Formats: sequence, C-alpha cells, structure tokens
Amino acid sequence: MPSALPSSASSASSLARPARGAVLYREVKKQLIADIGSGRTPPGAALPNEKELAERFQVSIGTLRRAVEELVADHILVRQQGRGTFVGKLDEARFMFQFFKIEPREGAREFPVLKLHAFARARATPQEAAALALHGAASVLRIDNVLSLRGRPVIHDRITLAATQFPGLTRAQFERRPGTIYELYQAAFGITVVGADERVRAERVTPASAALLGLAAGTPVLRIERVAFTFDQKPAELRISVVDTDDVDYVSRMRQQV
Amino acid sequence: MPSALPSSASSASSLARPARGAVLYREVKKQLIADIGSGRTPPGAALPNEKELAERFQVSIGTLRRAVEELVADHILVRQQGRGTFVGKLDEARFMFQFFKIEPREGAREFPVLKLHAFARARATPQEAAALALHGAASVLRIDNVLSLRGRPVIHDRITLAATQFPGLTRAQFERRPGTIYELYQAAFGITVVGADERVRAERVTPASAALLGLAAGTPVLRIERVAFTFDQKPAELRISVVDTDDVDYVSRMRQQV
DNA sequence: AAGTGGTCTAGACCACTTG
DNA sequence: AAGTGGTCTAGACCACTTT
Repeated sequence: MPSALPSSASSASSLARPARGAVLYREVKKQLIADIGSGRTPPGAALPNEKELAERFQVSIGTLRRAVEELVADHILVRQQGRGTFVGKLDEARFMFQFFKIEPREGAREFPVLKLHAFARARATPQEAAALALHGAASVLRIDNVLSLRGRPVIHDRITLAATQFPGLTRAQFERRPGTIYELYQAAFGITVVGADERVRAERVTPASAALLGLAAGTPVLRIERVAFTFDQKPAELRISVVDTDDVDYVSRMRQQV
Repeated sequence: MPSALPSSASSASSLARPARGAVLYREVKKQLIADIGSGRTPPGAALPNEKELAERFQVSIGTLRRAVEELVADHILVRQQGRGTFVGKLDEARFMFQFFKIEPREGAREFPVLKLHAFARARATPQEAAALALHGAASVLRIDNVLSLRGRPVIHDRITLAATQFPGLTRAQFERRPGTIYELYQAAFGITVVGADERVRAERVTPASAALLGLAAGTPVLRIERVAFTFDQKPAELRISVVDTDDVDYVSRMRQQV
C-alpha cells in the first residue's frame, strides 16, 4: 500500500524544491538539461541507472522516468533497453534528416555531398546580428558551401556563426571534420543544436548562387533562412540556403502517427 | 503492496488480448481511435472518466492514462483538468495553424480570407489518382480558392477530393460552411484530418495563377503539394498551393522545447 | 546471472471546475 | 461538495543486453 510521504520532505537532495506552481518532474528535467548543457555529462556518455538517479533527486522511479521520457522525445537523451540511457550524440542518420529537409522528387532520401567554397571572418550585417542576437559590430564567421545530391550541385549554403561562440574555428578544422557540421559544433565547441526555425520563400537566383549551382540567370529558387538553436533557445547558427528545386523538394511532414 | 495479477486475465473485457509483441496501452489507444474514427464518439463529445475507461478496458488507470496521453499529444483528444476528456474538434486557432504555415514576413500570424473561385467535378488526373490512392477513372471534385492576407491575394489553392469520400458536397455547402475547410470535412463527412505531408518547390507562376494573384508572367512562386491524411494514414485531400512570397514566408518550426 | 530499461499496477493526494 | 484530470509513489514482472 502506498505510504504517501509528504512530497516536500526537506532532505539533503540536490534538487531544488519545486518553485510555486512547478512540478517535480520538470525540476528533474531542468536539472538533467543543466548537467548536459554545461558539459558535465558529455554527448555519448551514459547516465546513471534509473534507481540511482531517482535516489539522487529524491523522487520515485516513475517521476524520474517521466522527466527522462520528455528528454527522449526531444532527442536529447537516447534509451536502449538492457543497456542504459545516453546523452544524444547528433550522429545518427535519423537525426541528420531532422534538420535536412531536401529530398529527391523521385527516389529515396540521401546524404548530400558538401564542398566548402569560402571561409571568411567579417563584421556582422544587421540581419546576421539580429538573427544571432549579437551587438551590431560583432565579429562573425561566414562559410559558403555547395551541396550536391546524385552528383549535381543543388544547394548553396551560407552559414554565419558568432566568432565568440566558435573560438578558433579554422577553415582546415571545418573541412577535415569527421561527421556532420552540427556534430562539429557539439564535439569541438560544446554547442548542441536542439531545434531550428526555417522561413522559406521563392525568389530569382542571385548571380553568385547561379554560378555555383550552374543555373541560368533569373531561375526561380527556394531561399531558406534557418536559425538553429541550442539549449536555452539561444541562437547558434544562421544559415541561408538557396535550393535549385528542379529535381528536389523541401519536404515537411506534419504526420502525427496514429 | 501491489498484487501483480497475471496480465492476461481471461475476462469479459471488450479489449482484445495484446497481439504478439504488442503492449497493453497501445491496444487501448487503438480501441479509442477506432471509437473515434468510426464516429461512435463524435468530435466534441466527452469520454467517460478515467476510472470508468480503465474498468471497461480492464487495465489500471496508469495504463489508461498512457494511451490517452499519446492521443492528447496527437491532438486527437483534449483534456481539461476538472472538466473531462474530449474528442478534438479541429476548431481552435492553434489547430488551424498546425496546417497553415504561411506567415507575414513582418508582423503576427493571421487567418487568411478565402474566396472560392471554381468548383467542378471531373475525372482524376494520374497525379490526383496517385496522391489520393484512387483508381484511374475515379470521379473527383476540384475546388479553386484564392486566399488573402491583409487584403492582398497571396495564395491560389487547388483542392482535389475523391467524390466518393465527400458524397453530395455542393458549391453552396462549401461556400456557406461556418468554419475552416477541415472542420467541414469533419462535421459533414466524418473525415478528421490528423496529419499531412507537404512537398515545396520554387517555380515560375503559371498564367492561370498569375491572373488570380495579380502577378507578372514568370514571377517566382512557391508551389506546395499537400496530401492530408485521416485516421489510418488514408489520404483525404490533395491540395496544390501557389504562394506569392513577396511579403510572406512558409514557416517551419523544428523547435523541441527545452 | 546480473543489470538495464519497458510496462503495468493500485492506490494517494492535489488542483481545478462545476453545481 | 462532488467529480474530474494532474502528479506522484513504491513497488512487481518482463524483455533485452552484457558478462
């Protein structure tokens, strides 16, 4: 029979007492995010088991599980039955495609091949400063890439990063990274991308992009403006993508299982 | 102390015994979806309370809650503390915007004003038949609309419906509906849209759309091809939208709270 | 065999809405 | 005050992975 202890047992718990109106499992979730965001529990690392975590936070296993379940739904944690719970690593194909929504019109999804075109340091434009929440004269890195699918260049990306958030990032480091760009942010700078907003429109291709993609002047292209966020909704990257949609689409799934 | 009854208690339960590898709460979820999809529990209706449902399905309240929670996450059910649990009605603003991703570039989101342009019955084109999973010669309804934001026409929609799924739908009925188009599907034909796939690309505006939107020939526009689904992933609607993105964007949020 | 997460139980108490 | 969902507990047993 449940014993119904008072939930505000003033113990030596490492968990702050729930604030006014707050609930226990969200406090647990916040604490777990803090541990991950601060780098104390790095990507790929295993968490202690459920029983141990429940004891540390002075909550029942059910409550601990509820916090962990929300983080798993957010792809921030990964659980494997029989093995343990791990901090998400942003590495698997599934995760890559969470942020890459360009698909061939016919045939299966595939990874793009990326070729660096330019790497430069400059002062932020007003648009860049606004998107990245920087002051006007902040220093930024601008990285231009051409992405190909099936051997054809279809996307021109311009990535803008705050220089202070990615100290010492070099062209060579960028080019020789082992995995995806977001894996580099995470592995080298501790910045985990957990979400992004995209605004898409149609426009005539600019001469610069036309040259990179081999398009005739004035061809209609998609322009995608993406701001990627890390843990506290803090902007981490601005990316302008110009897409030749002759053979590919921008795909959005609003499916809700069932 | 929990008594741990054998979970396969052969009772007079209305719930099928879990299939190989299945889990209880998913069986409960399936049964609830079946009740809703069949119209036995119509949109807006209240479900029995948790205790009663748990008894009907011969599961604990925790298990019942888990099934209901997933349906709430899918917006198929709506819970209100102190009042009850209700079948979702597809009516509130939030829900509308789940499927309407066009936003002004500057300023707040708003509802579009819709004007019917054409309503016709015809044989399905091969593209329409494929999207709606119809046989080649099936009869379809084609409905053309112009949507305006801030008084300016910005979207030309062509909706294609299988005539058999929307029997007797008339132009007058469509024009005089009280709410959104998806509310009409639900209220008049029992078809609840629970998800959609969209493929977006850039192209030059066609003469027909240019005339409706007041655009110069060859202007770049977004073309959105949406297939909306009802409960069993069954396609319910094909919608081709042509969007003048001079003042609006197609917005996609991949935010994962935190 | 030991350890992990996955599912499920049978309650308790709380917050909120309604009569 | 009665009824509802919201949170939380303290376990049990199962499925899976690793040693």
